[in-house]
Amino acid sequence: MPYTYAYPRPALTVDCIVFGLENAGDLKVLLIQRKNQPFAGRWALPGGFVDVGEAPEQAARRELEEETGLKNVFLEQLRTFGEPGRDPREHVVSVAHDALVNVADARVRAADDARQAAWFPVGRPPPLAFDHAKILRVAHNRLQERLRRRPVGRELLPRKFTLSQLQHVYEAILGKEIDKRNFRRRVLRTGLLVATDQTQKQVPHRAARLYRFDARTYRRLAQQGFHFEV
Amino acid sequence: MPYTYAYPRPALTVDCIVFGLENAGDLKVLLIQRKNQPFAGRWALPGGFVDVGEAPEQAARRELEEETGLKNVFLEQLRTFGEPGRDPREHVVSVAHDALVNVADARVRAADDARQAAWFPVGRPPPLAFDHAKILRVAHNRLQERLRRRPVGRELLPRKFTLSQLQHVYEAILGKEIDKRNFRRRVLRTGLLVATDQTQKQVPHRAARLYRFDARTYRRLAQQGFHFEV
DNA sequence: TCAAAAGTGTTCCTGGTACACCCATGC
DNA sequence: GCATGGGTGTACCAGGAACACTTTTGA
Repeated sequence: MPYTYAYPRPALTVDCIVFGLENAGDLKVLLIQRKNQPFAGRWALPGGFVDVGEAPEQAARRELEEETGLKNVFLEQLRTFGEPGRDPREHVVSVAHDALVNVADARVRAADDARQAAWFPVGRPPPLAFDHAKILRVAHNRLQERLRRRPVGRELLPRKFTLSQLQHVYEAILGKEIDKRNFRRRVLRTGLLVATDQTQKQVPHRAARLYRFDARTYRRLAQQGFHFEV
Repeated sequence: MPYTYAYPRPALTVDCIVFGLENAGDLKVLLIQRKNQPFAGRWALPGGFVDVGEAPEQAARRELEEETGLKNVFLEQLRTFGEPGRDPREHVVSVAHDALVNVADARVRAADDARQAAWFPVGRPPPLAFDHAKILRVAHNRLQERLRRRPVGRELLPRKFTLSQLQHVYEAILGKEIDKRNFRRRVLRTGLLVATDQTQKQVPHRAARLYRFDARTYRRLAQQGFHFEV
């Protein structure tokens, strides 16, 4: 069923950069292996065409679920890539979105246009289709900047967590080590955390105190931004 | 000459938020009065459809010149607005771009789809077409954030300028007054400025020393970002 | 001589940085 | 009793905030 317009239109797509963290280890990105041309067999960011009547953010969520099974992910708009030539078939403008998830919670399975779906280290991805290597670099930069301006962690950590777990999140995203004492002092000063009276159980070392996010403060700082230098 | 596709496509447009500064006075935004439906007679952001084979940024530059006569403006991508319903005709996805220019240098004339083109105070714009009031708010917020992360002023000031002129730029964008002594100390510390041996002429008060930007430092900090708190 | 903006220093305090040792727990 | 991560304090220094008076110039 063909659709006809008075003037030609670029195609509109979305791409998803899903960053993944594990309890330990470095930052990962979720990729799919393409089933179809162009770039059949190549790894790529999950994504696809925006339907008429669908907000780009919705389209990103839908495509992510269709191709990788991931859902209920907090996707944020990154930026739009629209140079002609980024897709060999025709002019395709893509609105990139990114998200941060816990790898352990995310049961990923390939489907739809994806032959496989898998996590790769952000720093050493396989050869990617289209301009996705560039998009990935931009997304990683922006993620590191966001870490300085917004609270991070609610999507990544269990409801109650230790300060070391939170510190690992920051270390994985920034790719560097942080001084434990300074990190604790600063993060407690923000008011984002509430100490619970519980501690870890069954750990082969001194049990750490568990904290949770203060929901109101988290929302407020997520919205209006703050400055958290590490 | 109609164009036909296998699946329907949202329309793709660009919008331009051009912020303007004068020597004194508050921050302005450049608007056009629409000639055509929908919203004929309403004020709106300059913008229009993206051609196939044209990068959105190019389209923004082209539309801005067609409708307002402004050219050689440094436009940066802001974000993409694509909720269905933002345009009453059909689903239109718009990539918003913003720029910062000197009102005195910018000879603006309406043309093309614009009945008039004029500057309005950012804080008190007239009723706007589409969701342009929201886009304007987002753009203003992002401009204020950008002021803390990138050097600003090269597009706004003459090649040689006084520290007070630069301070007025910051005050207009932030909409608040800044302490003169603290501002001077901080801005000189960045290394962005080079003192010349010239001073103002013909001013009815003590003549101020003129400074210029250090091109290398400006480029470097524009690219990699820095933190400039005022 | 007046009006107008230029130019200049200091105090106080917050918060960044660097750094080393003892503590609790499970095995 | 040992391996493992948890937890804590201090000294030093950079830079943010608040604040008032003298200087230069043209009219």
